[in-house]
Amino acid sequence: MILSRTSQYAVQALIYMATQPPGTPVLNKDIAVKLNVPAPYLAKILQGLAKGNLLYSFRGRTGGFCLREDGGKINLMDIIQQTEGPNFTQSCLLGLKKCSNETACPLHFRWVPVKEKVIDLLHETSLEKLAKAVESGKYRLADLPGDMFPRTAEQE
Amino acid sequence: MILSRTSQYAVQALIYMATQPPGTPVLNKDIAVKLNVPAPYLAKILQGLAKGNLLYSFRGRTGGFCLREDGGKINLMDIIQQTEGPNFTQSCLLGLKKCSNETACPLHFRWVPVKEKVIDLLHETSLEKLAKAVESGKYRLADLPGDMFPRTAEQE
DNA sequence: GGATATTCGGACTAGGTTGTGCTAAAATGA
DNA sequence: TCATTTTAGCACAACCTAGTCCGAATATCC
Repeated sequence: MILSRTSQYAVQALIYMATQPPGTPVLNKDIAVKLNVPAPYLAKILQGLAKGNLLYSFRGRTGGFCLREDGGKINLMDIIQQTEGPNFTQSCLLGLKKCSNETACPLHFRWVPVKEKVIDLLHETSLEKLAKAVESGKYRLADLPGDMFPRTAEQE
Repeated sequence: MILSRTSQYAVQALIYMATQPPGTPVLNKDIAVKLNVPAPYLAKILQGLAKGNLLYSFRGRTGGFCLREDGGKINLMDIIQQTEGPNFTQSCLLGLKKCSNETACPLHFRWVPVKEKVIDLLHETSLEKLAKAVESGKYRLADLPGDMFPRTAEQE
């Protein structure tokens, strides 16, 4: 209805990373398993987020992806602007290229206040809040239940 | 952000038809010109709407498409359910297949009230209202030819 | 009946998003 | 130095939506 799959995976992945101990890199492979998402595709998305400075990436044996220092402060709009592009908030319901208060489509003045609610939600929802919600155990991040928080430090 | 292009064209076309004298068929060709939209594609969309009983179609020399009798009462949700499918309102922001009050994603309880606002807007906005708005001359239904190349700079 | 205008319906093409595979580069440790 | 583990980057494949095309059906007018 709103977000592309790419954005959905990006948000899921960042929430998951926010639940992990900060400073230690998380493997793309592990995230993909936790979220039940194709790993190569997720890797591409994470690389894009790294370019957008939402997270750091480290190559090599002890590498992985790592939220930036103030990662908890990242909000959904930060992420979505990265994945959907900067024009995300400018959309007209009818798809008009130019639809502003001056040149409005017949839905403009009904749609704008509702759109603002969506935008506000995305702005005020931080990774921190979402990570806490997930850690509470009451919410799930991906469709597969159970393996989100094995709680048993899974050692291989 | 919300609607597919198919839905956008469908809504635009139906609003236009609602501004035309009822009972007389409107030509797909004419609608396409008014909306500046590819005619064969629009025809396919209108055929779908006819199958969904939102409008009638007549073949032959005096043919065309025609809003059903109570066409003004059609609301945006009627149209969009036809074009986007019946699951349109059930969407989870994160794309989870199962996301309800019982099995919720961490965004669920923040997203649902906002989603309700969107749904209410679509429900309460009828073709009648929109047609009147367009007829007032204050709103436009399609991009002017000059608007086809939008400026990327600051808007809004 | 024949010419014409229109929708109908299906097959086709184009482009973007989603997803895969492979090779190179970098970091580590022996 | 070499093997191993990981991301980086590119090309490719699969799929869906957007858009095109054409022949068939249907209705009207001459």
